[in-house]
Amino acid sequence: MPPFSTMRGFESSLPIALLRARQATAHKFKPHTDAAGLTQPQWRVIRALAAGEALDVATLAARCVLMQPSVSRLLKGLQDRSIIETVAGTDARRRLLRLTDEGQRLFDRIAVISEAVYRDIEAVYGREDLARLVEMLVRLREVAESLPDLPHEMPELS
Amino acid sequence: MPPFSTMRGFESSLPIALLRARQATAHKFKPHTDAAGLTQPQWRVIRALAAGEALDVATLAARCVLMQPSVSRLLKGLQDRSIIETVAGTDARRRLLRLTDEGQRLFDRIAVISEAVYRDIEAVYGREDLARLVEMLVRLREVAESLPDLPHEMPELS
DNA sequence: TATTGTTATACTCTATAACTATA
DNA sequence: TATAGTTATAGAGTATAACAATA
Repeated sequence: MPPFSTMRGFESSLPIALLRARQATAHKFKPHTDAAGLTQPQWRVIRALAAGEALDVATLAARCVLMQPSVSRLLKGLQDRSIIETVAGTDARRRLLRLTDEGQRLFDRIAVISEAVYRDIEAVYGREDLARLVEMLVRLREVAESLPDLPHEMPELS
Repeated sequence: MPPFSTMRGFESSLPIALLRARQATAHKFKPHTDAAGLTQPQWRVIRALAAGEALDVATLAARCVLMQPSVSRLLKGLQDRSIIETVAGTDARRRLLRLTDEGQRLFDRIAVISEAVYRDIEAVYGREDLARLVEMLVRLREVAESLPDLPHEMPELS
């Protein structure tokens, strides 16, 4: 029996399935974030801050799946547009960020559409199936991260 | 009941779950493609061609989830390194590409490791669960692509 | 005239390293 | 000395438009 990665061909391999599922869903939201002048990484940061809790740069990078320097640059743009602001904290090295009132209104406005798109997907895909899919994705990440980092030798470049 | 997208919080939202699952799995392969001097998009193109069938630029872009200009540029690098080559076809506009023998050997070498990493993930995640996850991802893409493109109005920017 | 692919452009993010400021 | 963040840098991909060659 061939290994899983080739079993069902390239089109149904895990990395491609992940990429295409993401591409197809992201495509539904893109027009709305575009209309607000936001990149997808910027929108993820805004979403992360919308819960209300002020977060530092490192936490935002981890949660939004971005590099810290990318977040640093991206935050500058959001701050220039008065979407986010810095909050004073106890550690002067750590920059705590939160949405401004204007940023919160921007989030609210886009979130309405975002949630409507999700409900459209749910309506066809099935709410329970979608919830299970997310659980399975979270578990996949946990499994992948739990594996040792370099278990396999690269064959000789002879 | 709050909508799905916020139900379980940002961390368990679909876009973030997709991104993080992809990041965590891709991270396991990256050292091996890095060692071969390949970017992930280049590796996807090589994988797509490894089935043996010669493919044109547009097909590669669609299958590998890349823009056509990106593929065009990326192919140049692979061709300079004699990993791929152009095949003569009936339509002179269409550039048909395939792996060279050297490219095939490169693929074989990396595929051994790639499949070993997959087997590691399968061993913990469960082969059937992983197969079902891929099915669910494929279906999510189908559902997302089947939805009308602009069903939701952007609220006024008043 | 429509299609396939390349080139051009401006922008963003990746990834790593070097640097600054604070703890 | 270690940590948090910024800045610098090189490289690659996104996205769109304009262009060339072929059908």
